[in-house]
Amino acid sequence: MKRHPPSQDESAALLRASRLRATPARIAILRLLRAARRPLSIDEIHRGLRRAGDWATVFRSLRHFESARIVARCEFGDGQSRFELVSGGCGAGHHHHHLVCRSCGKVLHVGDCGLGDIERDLQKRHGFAAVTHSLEFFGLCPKCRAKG
Amino acid sequence: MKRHPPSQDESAALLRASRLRATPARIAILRLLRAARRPLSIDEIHRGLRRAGDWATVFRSLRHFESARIVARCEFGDGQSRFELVSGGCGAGHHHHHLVCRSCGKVLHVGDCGLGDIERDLQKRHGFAAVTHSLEFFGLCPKCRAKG
DNA sequence: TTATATGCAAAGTATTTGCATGACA
DNA sequence: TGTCATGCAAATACTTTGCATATAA
Repeated sequence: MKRHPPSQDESAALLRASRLRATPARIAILRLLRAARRPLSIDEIHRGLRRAGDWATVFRSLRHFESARIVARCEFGDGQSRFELVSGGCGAGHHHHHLVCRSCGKVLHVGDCGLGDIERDLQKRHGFAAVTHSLEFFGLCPKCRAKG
Repeated sequence: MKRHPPSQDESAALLRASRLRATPARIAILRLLRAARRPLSIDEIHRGLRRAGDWATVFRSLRHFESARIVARCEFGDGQSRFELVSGGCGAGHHHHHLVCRSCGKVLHVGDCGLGDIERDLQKRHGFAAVTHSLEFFGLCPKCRAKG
């Protein structure tokens, strides 16, 4: 069996492209995020690591990834931050948001939010710079609705 | 000086209208929220109470208020929940969001987000019920921008 | 070889819970 | 007077930090 040389590993390549050191822990975290169909909580990521690196490493890695803009953080209102790959992951690669079931946590991707106009308006009218937004939708999915 | 009888206190009245007990701690919390020009963090609310009730009371009260839909929770991305009156407070009484300065925390109110159409579309297309959203804008205010 | 990441432990902050007492309705 | 809120303390999450060691570049 051929062992993937570092240069062929997408996660490692992503790290190098962002001038971040490609360590086993970081590569493992990015692989988890790449395989996930939805944003993962720190807890899910930590459990997903084989030789579970410690919590501090997970937190620190994610903070770095966030600064480097290779992962994005989102809040589903349950007090935990969740993270997803900015590009390369499922549903990623373009600006999007999520529709989260309040009961079972099922996550759907939501495309164009059309808030760019509002952002530009806010910059113009109030002089704010670098305006961004965080947006999530919540609701009851069909299954949970049926269950009552 | 006439002492406001309970029935004339807006905060107490609001509690009674929601079938919640009108206790001094709760009334004090609602008064703080009513006087605030922006969502308050738990810490700010706790500090604002004269005979500072304890943290648990503040948390529990706010949780009840949230369930009763008389206050709304929002997240400014700093790991703390903030709360504002749903109606009666400044900028409240109508659906709105916030533009928060990433540097100094200054908060501006943002009106119509136009997301109602998307919500209806999500309900129709994916069968979700009771769809709502959480939305906040972030940026650098003019002053902070000037400071570098 | 040198800067930087990791692991561990400990500290910090945010939030919840149990229980006895006290207060609203 | 019965139900429910409060205060206190302790417990539970979640997240950060310090430091010695290990490792990527």
